Amino acid sequence: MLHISNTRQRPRPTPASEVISRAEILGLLAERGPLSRGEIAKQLGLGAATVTAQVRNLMAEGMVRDLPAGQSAGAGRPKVPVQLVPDAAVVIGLGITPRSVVVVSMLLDGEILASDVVPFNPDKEPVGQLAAVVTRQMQDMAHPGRTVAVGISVSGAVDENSSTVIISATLNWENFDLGQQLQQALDLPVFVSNDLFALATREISFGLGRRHDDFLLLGLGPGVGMGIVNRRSVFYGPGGASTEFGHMSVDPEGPRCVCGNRGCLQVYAGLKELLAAAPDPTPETTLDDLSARASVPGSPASSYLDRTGRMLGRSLGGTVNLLGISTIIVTGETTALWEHLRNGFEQGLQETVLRFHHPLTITVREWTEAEGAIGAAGMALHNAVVLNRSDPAS
Amino acid sequence: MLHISNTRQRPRPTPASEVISRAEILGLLAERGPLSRGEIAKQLGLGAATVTAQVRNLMAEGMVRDLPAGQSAGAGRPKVPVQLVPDAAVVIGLGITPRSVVVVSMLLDGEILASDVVPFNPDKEPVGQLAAVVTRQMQDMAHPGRTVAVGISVSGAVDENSSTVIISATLNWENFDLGQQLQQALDLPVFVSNDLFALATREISFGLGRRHDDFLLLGLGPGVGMGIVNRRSVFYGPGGASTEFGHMSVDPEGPRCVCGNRGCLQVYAGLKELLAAAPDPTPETTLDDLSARASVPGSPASSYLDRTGRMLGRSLGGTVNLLGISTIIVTGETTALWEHLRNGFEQGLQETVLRFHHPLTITVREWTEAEGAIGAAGMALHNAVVLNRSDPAS
DNA sequence: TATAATTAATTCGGTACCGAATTAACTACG
DNA sequence: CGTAGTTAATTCGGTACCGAATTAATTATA
Repeated sequence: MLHISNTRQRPRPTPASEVISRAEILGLLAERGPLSRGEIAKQLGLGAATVTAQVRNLMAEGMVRDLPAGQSAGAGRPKVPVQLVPDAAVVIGLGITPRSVVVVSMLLDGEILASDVVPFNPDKEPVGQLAAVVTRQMQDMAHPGRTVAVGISVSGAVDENSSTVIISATLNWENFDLGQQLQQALDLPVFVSNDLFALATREISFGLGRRHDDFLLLGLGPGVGMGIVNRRSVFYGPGGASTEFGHMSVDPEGPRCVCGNRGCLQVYAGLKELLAAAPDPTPETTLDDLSARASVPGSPASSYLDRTGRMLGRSLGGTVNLLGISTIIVTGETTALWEHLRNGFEQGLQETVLRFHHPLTITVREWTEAEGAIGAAGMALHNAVVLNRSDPAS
Repeated sequence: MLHISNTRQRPRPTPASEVISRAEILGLLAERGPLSRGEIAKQLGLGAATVTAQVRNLMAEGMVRDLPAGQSAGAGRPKVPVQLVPDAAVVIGLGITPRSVVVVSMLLDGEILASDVVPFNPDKEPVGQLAAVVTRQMQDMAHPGRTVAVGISVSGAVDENSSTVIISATLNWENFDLGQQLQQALDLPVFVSNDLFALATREISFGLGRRHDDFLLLGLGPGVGMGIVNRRSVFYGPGGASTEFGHMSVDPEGPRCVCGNRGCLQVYAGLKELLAAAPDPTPETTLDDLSARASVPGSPASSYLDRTGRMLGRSLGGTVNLLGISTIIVTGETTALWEHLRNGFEQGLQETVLRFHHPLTITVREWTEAEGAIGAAGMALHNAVVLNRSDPAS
C-alpha cells in the first residue's frame, strides 16, 4: 500500500509579486538622484523593458516624475532623467524601549522629517499608547494623508510574517500580536521587526547596501546581536529568531551567562555586563564614565576595553571566516566606547581572519536614541513602498 | 555638475528563468514516488495552474508519465498519479582526489547506476584524463545517449558561475577553468562545485532537505568545513569561497595553524592534525587504528577523542545560536570515529546551545570513498535537469 | 537640407508564475 | 437513471520579468 508519509506543506515559496525591480529602482533613485531609464537599467542589471514598465507604474502612483530632457551627449536621443518625488509618501517609525518610544517620520528618499521622544509603559495597554503616539505625529505633519505605513522595532524575537512579538525580555512581552492590533486601531499597514533586522534592512536600502551586497551588522547594546546580509537580503533563520551572536562561547570556564551557559561573549561585551565588570566599578558606572577613565593611556579601564575589543574581534573573525563576508558595520550604544575598543577589536580580527578575506571594511555608525525608530521607518518604507506591500504576510 | 559616482553594476538579479517549480516538482517526485498534480501543488505550495503547466512540459520532455487513474477517494474525479521516468536522463559525477577519481552514474531519481575508481594525477593534463574517464563510463552504460550533464566536486574554493577552480590546495590547482575546458572536450554541460556544497545540494534534493528547509552540513575531513542551507538553498558567500568552519578560533594561545593563526578548530579536528596529535602517535596512525585504541574505555585515546568531540560541539553550538539552525548533518572521513567523538560532541553542544533551539537533530552520514562523486552527480542533476540549465552561469 | 549615424525609450512576443472561473470525472441518492 | 454533490484538473486573464525589434529624438555630414 502506498501512501504519502510525513506530508509537509511548505509556505508558498517566492511569490511572483516580489517586485524586485520596483524596489531596486526606488532605492537607486533615493540614493543617486535623477537618472534616465537607461541608466537605471544598466545600474541595476534590469532589462530596459522592465524599467520602462515599472517607471510608468511609479509615475501613475506619483512616486516619480520626468524632468525635462537634458541635451544629448554628442549624438542621439537625449536622456530623460527620472526624479523621485520625496514627499509622495511618508512612513512613521517607532523605536520601543522599556520607558519611552521614539517616533520619526521619514520621506520616500529616507530623509527624516520629524523626531520625538514620548514616555511609554509596555505593561499598560501598549496598543492604545502607541496608536495615540502615531496619531499625534500624523496631525503634526504637513501632509497627514500621505502616511502609508508604520514600522516598529523591538528587541527580541519577532515573527515578521504575523507581526507578532514572540518574546521580548526587555519589554516583558510574549506572543503579542502587536502588529495586527495596531493595524486595526490605526487602519494603516503596520510592520514589526527585530531592531537589528530593521537596521539591517535600512542599511540595504539607504546605507552601505547600495555598494555592498553582503555585510555583517554587529549590534553592541544590551545584547550582542548580528544581522547577516547576504545578496541584499537579511538572513532569517528558520524560527524567525534573531541571530544570537552574543551567545557564542568565548571561554568554556568563563562566568555564567544569563542564558545558563558559561563564558558567552555576552558575559564580556553585553552593555550591563561590560559596565559591571569594569575595573573599580561603582553602581553608577556609565558609558561616559568608563570612556573618560579609559582615555588615560595605560589605565586599567583602557586595557580592560582593549581586552573586550579583542574578544569581540576574535569572535567576529570566526564568523567572517565562516560566512566569507568581510564588510562590517558596527552599531549600538556601546559604540560610544569605540575609540577604546577599536585597537583590540582590530587586533582580534587580524589574529583570526584568514588572509584570503582581507582587507576588511569596518564602518562604525554613531548611535543615537533615534536609531531604533529610524531603522523601523526604513524597514516600513522598504516593505510598504518599495515592495508595495500592504500586509506583512511573506 | 552632476555625475554618477561609484557606478556599480550588479550582476543580473534573479532571472525569471529560475524555474523554481520545475525543480521542486522533480525533486518531490524523486523522493515520494507517484503523486497527483493536486498533491504536488499542495505539498509544494504552488498554484495548481503552475503544476499543470510544468507537468505538461516535463511530460513533453519524457521526464514524467501519467499512471492510470486510481479510484476516487469517496467522491469526485479521481487523481491521476504522475510518475518520474527515472532513466529519462543520466548524469555522471566525478569526485576528484589527489590520487584518484571516483566516477558514478546517477539516474533522475537519484539512484546510482554504476560506480568506479580510477587512478588520477592532477598535475598531468587533467582535462584529458577526466574526459577519458567520462567517455569510458558513458560507453559502459546501457543508454549512453541519455547522459545530460557531468558534475565535478573538488575541495577548495570554486566559482560555480564560471566553473573555475579558484584555488585547491590538495590538488595544487589555481584559477583553472576546468568546467569550460571539459565542457568543450565532451560537448556536455559540466558543473564544478566545492565538495561540501555539492553534498549540501544533494541533501536538499534527495536527502534531509525534503523535510527540512534549513540545516547545517558539518564536513569532517582533511579540512573542517560547513555547508549552510537556508530556505532550501546553499549559503554562498560573496567571494564564492567555501564556508571555513575550521578556522574559527578555539584557543587564542593554541598551536599554530597552517593558516598562520593560532588555535583554529582545524588544529584539533582536521584529519591530519587529529591523527598527529593523538596519544602515542606513530607515523602510520590511521583512523581505524585510533578507533580501535579508543574502544578501550578510559584509554588516553578515548578521552582524547572525547575532548576533540567537545571542541567540535562547542564551536558548532555557537554557529547554531548565531544562525538559529538546529538540524545538523555530520559527514566526512572522520565520522569513522563518530562513536568515540559523539559523547563529547553532544556535551559540547549542550553546553553552548541556547535552550531556545533545543531539541537538536543530528544525523550522521556514513562516509564512503564515493561520497564526493555522488554529491557531484546530485549537484549536476539539480542544475542540469531540475533547474534545466545547460550552462553554469547563475 | 536631406540623410546617415547614434543613442534612448518603447513596443512586441515569450516565459513563469498566480488566483478565479470553468470543465472533467467521478459517487451518492431520490 | 438522472441529477446533485464533490473533487481534480484545466483554462483564462493578469503581473513581472526578459530579449529582440522598432520607434523616437537628436547630431554629424554629404
